[in-house]
Order: sequence, then C-alpha cells, then structure tokens
Amino acid sequence: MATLCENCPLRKQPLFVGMSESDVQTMQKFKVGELSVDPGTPLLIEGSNSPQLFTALRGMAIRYKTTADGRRQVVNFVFPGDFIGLQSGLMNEMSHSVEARSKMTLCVFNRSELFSFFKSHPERAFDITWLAAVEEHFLGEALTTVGQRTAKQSLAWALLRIFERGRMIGLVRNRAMDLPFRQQDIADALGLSLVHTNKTLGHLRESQLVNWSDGQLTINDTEKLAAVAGVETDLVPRRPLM
Amino acid sequence: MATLCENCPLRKQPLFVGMSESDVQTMQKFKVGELSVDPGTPLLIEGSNSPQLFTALRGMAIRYKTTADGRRQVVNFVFPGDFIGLQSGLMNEMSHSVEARSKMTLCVFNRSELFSFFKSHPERAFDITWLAAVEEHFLGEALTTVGQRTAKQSLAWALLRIFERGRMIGLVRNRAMDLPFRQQDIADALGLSLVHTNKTLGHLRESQLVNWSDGQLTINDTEKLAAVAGVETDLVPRRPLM
DNA sequence: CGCGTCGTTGATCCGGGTCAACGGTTGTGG
DNA sequence: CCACAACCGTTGACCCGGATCAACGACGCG
Repeated sequence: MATLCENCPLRKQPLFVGMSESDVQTMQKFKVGELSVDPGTPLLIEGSNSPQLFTALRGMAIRYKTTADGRRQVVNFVFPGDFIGLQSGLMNEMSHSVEARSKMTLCVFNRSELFSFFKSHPERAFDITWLAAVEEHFLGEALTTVGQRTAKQSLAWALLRIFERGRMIGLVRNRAMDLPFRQQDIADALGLSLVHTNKTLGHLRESQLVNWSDGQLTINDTEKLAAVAGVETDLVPRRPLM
Repeated sequence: MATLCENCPLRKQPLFVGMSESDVQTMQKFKVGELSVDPGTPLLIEGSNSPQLFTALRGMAIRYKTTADGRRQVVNFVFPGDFIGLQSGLMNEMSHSVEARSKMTLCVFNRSELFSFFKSHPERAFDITWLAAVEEHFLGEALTTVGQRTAKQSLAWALLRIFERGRMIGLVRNRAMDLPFRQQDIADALGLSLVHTNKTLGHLRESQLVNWSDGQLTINDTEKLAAVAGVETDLVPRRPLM
C-alpha cells in the first residue's frame, strides 16, 4: 500500500526545503502509484521515452551513459528524494539510463500530466526547474572533478558528496551509512579504472580517512577528507522535494 | 538601440523551436534592456548572486569553474541563444563564472521578476525548464567525454559539437565559422594540458579532419570527424529560445 | 560442487602531463 | 620609430599517474 504524501518520511529531512500543506495535497493528486524494484532493475533507458516520472522514496540507483565503444560513464547517483525522468518529460528522450542498485521504492507520476501540472501549479513548476538547476550544479562539479583532480582527490570528493547527501536525508548513523554501489560504479563515475580505484581506496583506508567495506561507508572526519579532496566543506545545496 | 524581440534574428534559426506571437510579446515585456561587452569581460561570477539574467544575442563566452588549487574547468561554451544566469535566479548563487570571449550583445532580464513570470506564463516556464534539461544533457555528454574518451576523440567531439551548434544558428558559411576561443579554453574544457591539446590539434589538422587557425574553424566532413570522436552524428537537440 | 560476481594485489606499459624554449603579433610608452 | 612586455601558438625532451594485463581469494547461489 502506497505511502501518503502527508506521511512522507523524506519531507522532514534537512536536505529539503519546506512544503506547504497545499503543495503536499498537490503532489498527492499528481502521484499515481508506487513502484518497488529489486537491485539491478533498469528504471529508464537512454534514448527511450518513458511514460512515467519517479521520485525515489527508498533505495539507491545509478544514472549512466554508454559510449559507442562500450565504455560506461556513471553520470550521477540516485538517492531518496531524487526526481527521475525529467528529461524524458521535457525533451521526449532520456540522455542516460537509470538502474537500481538496491531494493527501491519509487513514487510514480504521469508524464502526460506534466504540462498541465506546470500550468496549474506554477510554484511547483518553479521547484522542478530548481531541481534541474541543482542537477546542473552537481554535473558541473563532477566535470571539474574528472577533468582537474587526481584519483585520490576525486575519490575523496565522491565519497564525501555521497556521505553528505546521506547525512542530509538521515541515512548516516554513527558516522556510517549503507552503500550498495560497487567499486566499478565509482570508477566509472570518476573516469578511473577499477584497479586504480581499488588501490586508491586502499590508500584512503590506510590513512584512516575513509572506510568503505562490506557495503558500509564510514567517515570519521569530514573536514580532513574535504582537505584531501581540495574542496571547502561546502554543503550539498538544499532543494525542493517533488 | 535595443533589438525588438519581434525582429530577433535568432528566432528564425533552425536550432530553436517556434515561438507563438504571444510568446514574443511576453519576452518583449520581460526584457528590460540590452548589454554590450568587450572580450574578456566577466558577466557572472561563481558564488555571486546577479540581479540579472541574460540571453546571448551575439558573440560567444565561456562558463568555467575554478578549483581551490587554481585549476580551471571550462564547463560549457556560450553561443547566441543561450540563457545565462538561471542558477542564480533559482538557487541564489551561480555555480560557475561566465566570461565573454568576443564582443557580445545580451538581452537583459530582471531576476526578481522570474517567479512572477513563472506564474503568469506557464508555457514559458516549461520552456525554461526545457533549457535546463538541455544543459543537463550537454553536461552529461561532456562528462562522458572527459571521463571516457582519449584526447583525440575528445577534441573531435568538442569541435564537432561547437561546429554543429554554429551551423544550427547560421554561423557557418562555406564549411567554416569564426571561433574566438583560445586553445587553453578547449584544453580546460576537456581536462587536457595546453601542450597536448595543441599537438592533438596538429594531428587532426594533418589528417585533414579539422582546420582551426586564425580564429576560424573549418570542417569539411562532419561524418568522418564524428567517426573519430566515436559518436553518431546525433544532432544538437532543438530547444526553446528565451 | 561448480560458476559468476566482486574485491584485491602485483607487474608492466603508455597516454598525456610537465618543463623548457622559441616565434609571431599586438599594444604601450619613451 | 623602436624597445619591450604580454599573450598565444608551436615544438621537443622527459617523466609519471593511472591504464592494462593477469591471477587469486572470498562469497553467494542453483
């Protein structure tokens, strides 16, 4: 049975900006159902045109693109609260695929209603655009990382971002959070080889900066890790929840 | 004296989706002025909160981020028809800087009117979000390039994208277009060193694939270049004009 | 028990970075 | 009118971070 938006556990998390009571009602009406999937399930395919949009409610996924010669770029990670399928809703075509990495539950919306939704709910339309801007912000940072930083800096940046995101949605308990991704996923996100990613991860572990093993990510001192990454501990920007 | 939206030379270009007569009137009312700048002029600064939004009418620019250790990532190039400053309008902070690379003319809009604009013109709000999705699409492709492709492929990809974009807005005459960027700009966009970019450019030139010199980019066979880049000659996606 | 997936580690190689020097052009001031 | 500096493109020599290749162990599953 589907979660009522009113009872949505995400809304309370510090990552998200407040929603008015009427926003909540609006989303409840827009929401047409809930979807549960197992790890490995493809949710959206690059180049396709899904009839549905999603908001991740529980679980994690990866967004990735595939090149002509078979290489893979992980473009972003999906966490609870992320909106999925916007491109398909606007440009009629996804520029990347989305694949679940853990068990997931997703809120489902109808793509065909998106335009009328924009007309009837301009504040929410504004928020959707805001989400797109947040995504653009992240991609710019990722591009800068892959283009300019060393493997060690990159890895520190990625794990720090993941961890901060997890913290903002209540996934971190006792300086640790569950992480269902594989090393290959991170490697493909950073444009590094699996082997080098593994070795660099080992170095970070030896330096007591990060411990990621058995599906658990532990970070004791985020400040120190940020220093290695070469970023100020600037926060993940707050955003609306759809 | 400012160009009237009605007479806007960009609207006719094949890159842009059609605007209704009322859309044109709407933009005319939203537009508060025009700005002309010389090469090198900063238009927006990373981290700042500009009171103005722009649409590039003539000329080119670069969007870039700077890392703590002083390196620079060029995140995208700005061509006529690009909308600038959306992030600042939504998140109150730019995630990158924008700097003119040629003489430019820009249409100016007031950031403070953006929200009411969303309420009164939902179709145009939809189009703004569409633009954000196009940007996301591009950044994903750029990330894939920097993360997965070789220097030669990257360079071919970048020059091809620039050229196709130029073609779609009428900048290409006789298989050539003006390009005010420096080699350093392209290098910083692709995460390559200037030296290696220069040498790779030389190779492409020898292979008769690309000739970029004296501020002119010439490409005779885009198909062949696309093959080198490892992309299908997929088009630059059409988009709205703000 | 055998097979597929994922993490780990060592050996070797190479694409591209870094360093250095030079030439052409433009602009500026004496 | 010329000296000089600043900027950009170009080219050669050398080196290193990370890719590639290869092999093995641990685990879960049919």
